[in-house]
Formats: sequence, structure tokens, C-alpha cells
Amino acid sequence: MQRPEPTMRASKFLIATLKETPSDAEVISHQLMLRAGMIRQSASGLYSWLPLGLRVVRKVEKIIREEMDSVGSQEVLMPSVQPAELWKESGRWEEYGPELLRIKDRHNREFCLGPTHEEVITDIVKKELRSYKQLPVNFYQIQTKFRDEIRPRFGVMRSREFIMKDAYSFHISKSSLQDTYQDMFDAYVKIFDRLGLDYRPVIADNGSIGGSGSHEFHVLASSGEDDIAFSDQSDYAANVESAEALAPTEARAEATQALTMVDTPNAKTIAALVEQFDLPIEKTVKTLFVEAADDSDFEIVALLVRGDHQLNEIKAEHCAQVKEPLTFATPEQLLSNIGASAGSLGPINLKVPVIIDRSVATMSDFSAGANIDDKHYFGINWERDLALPEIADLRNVQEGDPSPCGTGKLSIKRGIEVGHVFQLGLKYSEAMNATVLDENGKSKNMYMGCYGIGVTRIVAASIEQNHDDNGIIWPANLAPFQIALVPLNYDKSTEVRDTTDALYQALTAAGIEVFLDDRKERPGVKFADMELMGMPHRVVISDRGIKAGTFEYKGRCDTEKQDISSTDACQYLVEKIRA
RNA sequence: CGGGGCAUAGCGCAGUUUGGUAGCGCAUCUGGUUUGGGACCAGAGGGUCGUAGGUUCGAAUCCUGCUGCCCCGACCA
Repeated sequence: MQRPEPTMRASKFLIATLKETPSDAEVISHQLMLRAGMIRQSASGLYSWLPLGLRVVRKVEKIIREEMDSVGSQEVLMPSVQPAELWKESGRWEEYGPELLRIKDRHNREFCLGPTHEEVITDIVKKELRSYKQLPVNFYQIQTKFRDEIRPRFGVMRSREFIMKDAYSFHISKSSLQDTYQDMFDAYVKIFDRLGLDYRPVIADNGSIGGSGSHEFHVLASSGEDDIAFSDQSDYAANVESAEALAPTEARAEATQALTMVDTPNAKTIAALVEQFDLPIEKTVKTLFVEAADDSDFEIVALLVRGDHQLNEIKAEHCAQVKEPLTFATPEQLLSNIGASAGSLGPINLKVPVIIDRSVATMSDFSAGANIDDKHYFGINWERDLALPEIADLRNVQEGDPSPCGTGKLSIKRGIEVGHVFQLGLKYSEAMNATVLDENGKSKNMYMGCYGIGVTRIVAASIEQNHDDNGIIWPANLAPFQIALVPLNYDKSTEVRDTTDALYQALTAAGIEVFLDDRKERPGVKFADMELMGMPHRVVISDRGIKAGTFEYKGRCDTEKQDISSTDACQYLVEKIRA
């Protein structure tokens, strides 16, 4: 009889399972990936993929390839080491900062380890494409990226070296870019559906690159590093950093209190002020000072948000008067410009520009610092005590806020960013002079889009969503193997061995990826390992069962095992697996 | 880069306070008994105690420098 191939046999496959949880793994996916023997760490943020883990990576890549190919994106492979010249041409050699790992070769020429590939692909496209007739085009690659993260963490979730699918599209017009952007968005939906993830596309910030459209795809998980705001009554979802906080609809109430200055020596924070003077927190205002834009006549600018609200730094940066990147004023700057210290700051008697949040504009009878140390004003009212300043959306949305889409209220959940689609526009094609001739024979910069998926991060994200006390629970499309055969007494019982091998052959012939646990281990050890590694289906073959004409079957999520007839087991299992 | 913690056998840890030359559990190897949920008995191997220096008759232990890793804040797939 033909025996199973070595790589599918547990006795020849590296099973590097760990009983105990390594102490430096914080999140569940990191713990389980180490315990299941999928990865090992080489240095902070650098991991090796062991055979089991790599099989899962390949499953993710396969799905991505199929969907990318089906929307007409062409696969390429670019170098991970890139020449500095390209980055200097785009301006990012200076812009990118220390996250870009720069290296020199033996001739002292400068290179970097590629964190992304806009420069390389733009350089290729500008050299190869001449005419608008060749557009649009779309290229993708699945490749190792390197970003010298300040703080790698959570295992493969935020590592320095990681595998990413990145795609870049080129267009003669904005509308063509928007068409491809939509195609890519749709492809991403298919990819994340097939990956079996609980995810949401969310509206994202365009960052400093600008451009008109950007969506992130987030896997919902409590260990996520981003806050996502959802409408409870529509499809609206946005990263909190870019979710609009609507202006309150109710008009400002009439003033009822007189403006009074109060001694508040022990109230340096809103929390202390609220507690000591029994004020509603919605009647207090936080005043934050940040550095003013370089072309401003002032050194600093005041930003006001309600006491219970959080300043949104990205929104603040978008104000013309505010310096980018956002920089908080130093105590010295406060003293020289205001004459008071943090803890007693407010909008009255200021000689610097003031921008207030929309919700602050509708407040009345509120309190804020007096710009005199240890004093606050109570009963402040706009247009009576001071003029209404410039109004802007400055705060983070909160749970319960009305949704910016107009229907429903917002709730906030944590998300792991696993994908990003982005309309880049002309940034790189202008900087690098990437042009084609249009139908009038005129040279035109190409519009660009870029589209990323974090391949290795998806593996971790999937585990965050799919596990139990016994280990990983792989969705069908990601499982390293589709089924585990666990024979008992495989080494001693000819019956068991022949029956197991026959079932193996039959399942393999049906196109199933079978893992055969032929180790000389006690049953409990095998069961525990198969569950830890997340095998979706398990069949136990024993002398006892063979005599009764049955195998024992258990799905990874089933609570009960069941006996199945050994005569039509193969067909039954194939149906189970394909279901 | 700032703040905090850790570094002793492959993994998880004790020993450090009070210096006397390293131990426990798991794993590994050998023999035996076991064999449907991480077995048991007997035996064995494995550590320049992260690294460099200092104090001391003597350092895992006390002192100093360095390195690595992890956690909390700014980046992003």
C-alpha cells in the first residue's frame, strides 16, 4: 500500500507546540502562535515562520492572489532594498523619518529597506508607459516589508518585518482612478469575506498625502489599536480620528449666571474642578495651547473643547492657524504668552488666536480658567463676556454622538487595521515626473491609487477572533490542514495503520489536505496538540472503532464527538469539510 | 526617544533581601510498566546565572558600565 507523504505526517513535521505560555507574549494571538509552533522570534519585531505558520500565510496569500488577479491586477515582485535616489526624487527620503531603515552598500551608496513601494513602481511605470491608451494599469506584489517601528508589539501584529500585499494603479483621469478604487474596494470585500473575518470598511483620514478617498478595513477585536465609530442604524463606519463630530442642533441657551472669578487653588484639572465645585462636566471647558503655524503672527493658538471631550489632534492639525505636526505649547511658552500655567487657562483676556469646538460654541454659563494662576471664571457666556471665536470640529466623537451620516447614534469599538485603499492622486507622479501622452498629444501626470493588505497581520487578527481555551480555531479557508487523522496505536496495530492510511489516501485523492498524527504519543497529547493548532476537523481511528465499523468524528467547535460509519466515512468527511 | 519592568537549563520559575560556588516543574535521552484527554517508576544528560569590569579569601547574590527583551505614550498593513 502507498503510505502518506512525509510532510503530512506528524512524525516528520515540525510540531513545536508549547504547554506553557511564553511570558513575553501579551495578546492571545501572539501567545497561541507561539504555543502552536507557528512562529518564533529572532529579535524585537522580527519573526521566523515555522512550517505550520507558513502554511497559513500561504492560504492568505492564495486568496489575495485569486481576487487580485480576477480584477485584472498584475503580479510583480520588486526589490526590498531600494536606492535612495528614488526616495530623494519623491521627497520622502527627508519626509519619512527614522522608520525608514537606511543602509549603505560596500561602495558607500545609500539604500533603504522598503517600507512601501510607491517610488519603485512609479519609476517602472514612467519608464515603461508612454500613452494614455496603456492606462489604466494595476500592479500588485506580495512581499516582505520593513518598517523600523518605534515599538514593535503584539507579535506579528505590529512587527518590523512583515508580509504585505501592496498594489498600485495608474490612470489618465481622476474618474478612472475612482473606478479602479471602487473595483479594489469590492475585491477587498471579497477577500476579507473569504478569509472569514468579522471586519468593517471604515472611512479613514487621508493623512498628509491628501487626495480625496481612503478607506481602511478593520477587523473587530478588543486588542485592536484603533477606535472605530459605527452608526447603530446605518452602514456608516469611520476611524475615530476622522469621524466628524456634528455641531449640536439645539441653540445656545440664554445666559442666567453672572460672570464671576473664583479662587480654585487645588483645581488643576477638569476632574478636580468638577469634583470640588460640584459642576456638571458639560459646563466646563478645556483650553489647550498649541504652536501656531509658521506664517502666523502669533507663537501659540488656543483650542477649546468641552471638559468631557477629547481633542482630536488630526482635526486640530487641519486648522490653518495650527502648526503641523501638532505641538503642544511648553510651560515657558504659556507663561510668556498668557502669564499663567496649565490648570488655570481659559478664553477670557487672551491675546492669541482662539479656535473653539462646535459644541463649545453652544455652551452657556460655563466655567474655564481665568488665565490667572489658581483662578477660574464661572458663568461665562459667549457674546456677553467675550466675542464668539472661530469655530471648528476639534474633538473626537464619543459613544452616543449622532452619526455624521444623519441616521443613528455612534458606538465605538476597537479595530485592527488589515487593509487600506487610498486614492493618492498626483503626489508621486508629479514629484517623479511620471507622465504619459493624452489624446491631444499633451504630457500628463498619471493619477495613482495604492492598496495595501497586511498578510501576516491577518493571520494574527484571525486568531484574535477565532480561539477558545484549547487553542486556535481556524476558519476553513485559513486552516493549515483541513482535517487531522488521529490513529491510536498506529505503530502497533496493523489494522489501525492500514485503515488510517487508506482513509488518508481516499481523502487526499478527493483533494483534501490531511494531517496524519502518527506520533507515538498518548491520545491526550495528540488531541491537545490538534486542538491547539486549530485543526478544523478530527477523526480518531482505533481498534475499538474498527471492530464496531466506526470512526470517531469531532469538529473543532463541536461540543460532542460522534461515531460515523467507516464504510462511507470519506464521503461524509469530504462533505463536512466542503460545507 | 521618554517612563516602568525583566534577564538563572529548550519552556515556566525559585534562589538575590542576609555573599559560601545552583535548584524545582515541564521538556529531552535510556530502561521498564502503561495506552481514548497533556501517564507512572527508576536512572541520565543539559546552565562560564545576558555581558564587561569592580568590591571580596569567596559573587547568581553587592557596586558600575553596556546589551537584549517586555510593558505604557507619538507611527501604520
